[in-house]
Amino acid sequence: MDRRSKKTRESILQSFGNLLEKRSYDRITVQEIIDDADVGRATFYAHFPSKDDLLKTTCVDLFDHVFPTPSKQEKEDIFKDSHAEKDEITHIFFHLKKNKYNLLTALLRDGNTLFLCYFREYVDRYIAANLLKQKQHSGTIPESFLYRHISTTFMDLVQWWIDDGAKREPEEMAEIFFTVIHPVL
Amino acid sequence: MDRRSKKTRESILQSFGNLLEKRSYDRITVQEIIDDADVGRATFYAHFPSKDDLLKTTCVDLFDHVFPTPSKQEKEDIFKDSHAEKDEITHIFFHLKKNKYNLLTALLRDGNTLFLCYFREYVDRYIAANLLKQKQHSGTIPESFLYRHISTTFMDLVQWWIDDGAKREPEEMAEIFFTVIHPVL
DNA sequence: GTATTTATTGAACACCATGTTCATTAATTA
DNA sequence: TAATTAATGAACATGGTGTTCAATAAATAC
Repeated sequence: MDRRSKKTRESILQSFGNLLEKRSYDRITVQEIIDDADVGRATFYAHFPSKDDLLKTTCVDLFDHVFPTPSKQEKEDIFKDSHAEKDEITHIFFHLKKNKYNLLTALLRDGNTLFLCYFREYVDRYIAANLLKQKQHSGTIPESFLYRHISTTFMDLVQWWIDDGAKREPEEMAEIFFTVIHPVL
Repeated sequence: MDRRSKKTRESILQSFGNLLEKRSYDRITVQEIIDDADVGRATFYAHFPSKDDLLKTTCVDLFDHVFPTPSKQEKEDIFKDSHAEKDEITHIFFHLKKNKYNLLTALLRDGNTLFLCYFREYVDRYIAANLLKQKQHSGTIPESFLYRHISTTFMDLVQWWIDDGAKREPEEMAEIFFTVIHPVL
C-alpha cells in the first residue's frame, strides 16, 4: 500500500481513538477528527465512507486483537477439559487489559449501540467456538436464551471489571465468570 | 390543565409512539412527529425541550405502568417468602405484555442507549426493593457485580422474551429467571 | 530522469436536522 | 367582556454530514 495512504489511515484511526477518550462517539465530529489527524476533509471520506464506518473499523481492529481466532495449533484441541476453558477466559481478560485498554474503556463507558453490536458479535462467536463444545440440555432454560445469557453475562462482567478500573486479576475474573455461569451449564 | 395543552401533549406522545413502531428513534425527525401529531413546530418545543426529553417522558410513562411502586398494602409485606418473590416477577411480565406492549417492543428492538439507561434505572430500583431483602454474602462473587448481574439478567430475559414474540407465559418466565439467578443468590 | 499513476488538499456546496423567535390568531378562564 | 394562556407557521441561526472538483504533491513504472 502507498505510504501516504497508510499514514493517513493510521493518523485518522489514532486521532479517533484519542478523541474517544475525551468525548462520547455521538459528540465527536468529523471536523474534530480531521483537525486532530491533520488531513483534509476529502481525504477522510476517501478512506472511510462514513463516521459509522470508522467506528466499525476501530471495533474490528480492537476485537481482532482481543479474541483470538482458533486457527493454528488450537484446532487440534477440540476436546478441551474444563480447566482449559477457564484458561481461555483468563486469557481474554489478559488481552483486554493489554491491548488498547484505553480505547476499550472509552467505548464501553460510552455504551454506543453500534459498538455493543460489534462487541456482542465477537463474544457470541467466541463463546460458541470455545465454551459450548459438549453440553447437555437443561430442563427449564430454553437453549436460545442460555446462549444469549452466557454472552450477555460475559459482556456485563467485562463492563463491570473495567468500570471498576480493571483492578482484579484475569484469573479472578475467570473464576467469577464460571461461578456465575456454571450452575446453568 | 388547559384542554388544549392536554390534547397537544397527548397527540405528540401518541404520534411518537406510532413512529417508534416504524422507525428507530435516531431516524425519527421532529418534523415527522409534528406532521403526524398535526401540531406546529413551536408548539412541540413549548411542550418538550428536546427530542431526547420526549423519549424520556415516554420511558417514564411506560415504566411507571410496568414497575409498581411498593407504596400501599405492600409496605406491610416487607418480610416476603420466596414464593412471593416469584409472584412479583410473574406480575411484571404480565404488565409488560398488557401495557404498551408495542411501544416496549419497538424501544427494545431499537436498543437505543438512552432508553436502556432508563430501563436499567427502573429495573435496578425494582430488584433492590423486591429481591434483595435478606441475602448472605457469597464467597467468590463481589456484591456489586452480583446486583448488576441480576438486573442485567432480568433485562436480557425480557429482551429475549419479546424478541421471541412474548409467546411464553409470565409464570414460565419467572421460573426461568429464578432458575438462572437462584444458584448465585 | 521522465512519465504516469495515485493520493492529498481545501474550499465551496447541497442537504438535512435541531431548536429559536415572533407577531398573529384562537381558545380558555376570570 | 376582558385578560390570560396556548397554538401557529414561517423565517432564521446553527451546526453537522457527505460530495465535488480542479490543483498539487508524492510514489511508482519505465
